Amino acid sequence: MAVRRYSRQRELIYQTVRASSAHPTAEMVYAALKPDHPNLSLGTVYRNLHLLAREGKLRQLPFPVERFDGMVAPHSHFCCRVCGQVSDVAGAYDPELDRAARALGHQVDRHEVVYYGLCARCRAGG
Amino acid sequence: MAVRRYSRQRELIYQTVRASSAHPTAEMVYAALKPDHPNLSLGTVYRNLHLLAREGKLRQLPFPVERFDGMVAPHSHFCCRVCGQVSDVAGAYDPELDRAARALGHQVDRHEVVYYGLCARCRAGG
DNA sequence: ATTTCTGCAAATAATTTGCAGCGTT
DNA sequence: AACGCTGCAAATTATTTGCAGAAAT
Repeated sequence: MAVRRYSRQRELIYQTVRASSAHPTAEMVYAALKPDHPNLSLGTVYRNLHLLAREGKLRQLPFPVERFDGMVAPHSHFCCRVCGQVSDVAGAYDPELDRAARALGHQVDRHEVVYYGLCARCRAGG
Repeated sequence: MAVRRYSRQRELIYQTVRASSAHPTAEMVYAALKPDHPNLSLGTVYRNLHLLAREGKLRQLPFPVERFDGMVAPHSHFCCRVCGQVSDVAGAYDPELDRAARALGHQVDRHEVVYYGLCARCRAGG
């Protein structure tokens, strides 16, 4: 696991996440690719999503079923309690937020902000 | 499922989470209670944790393995990438944070802030 | 040639659920 | 008596892993 080699599958997985605005799960990425790439395997999707996240090319989001985001620039996420969809919320990274954690002696690599509630669409529709 | 009735198990589960500072998982709560309550079942622990969270008596935290917090008052959490422990970070609920999500038409019930990094103890020890 | 990466399938981990009987009201 | 809650165990879902062969360098 020292040198990274090119792989078609990894490239496809990466592009799929980047092209999606759904903050897809591993299953969603798999389902999107499977039709055109019938021998892609789910294990490969998991392995590459985690690898890409470790490398900082994708961002892994804190949900009970893991989700990934191709937009690495700082922003937060909203999760609707009705439809379950995850959507972006603009917002610069606020280093001020980290102050309280640093004050406790922790080294903060990053933080995640997640909003929960009823999304605009479900509000209108229901 | 209309009327709520008292149950010894629920009470024990609730008190266990409240008394803990570990932000315990279902397994942790189960392990803590099992010795003194040998016929407690894990399913009951899961059911009651979720029920208590729905009622607002506990707070469910956004980690891949679900964790619960008996301290309902606003504060955030730090998760150490080495030891995996979750600890409290003081901090009032900042309604300003919700502004961006509201601007998109979402109804925000609450938000969670989670810090990731190296905790004070692991910094010292490693 | 070497070593990473893949597909497959089985293993593991986490959570949920059906059901018969117990406990609370 | 009515019905919510429990224990048990099986089912489901999510994720990880071992391995033999294919692909990249």
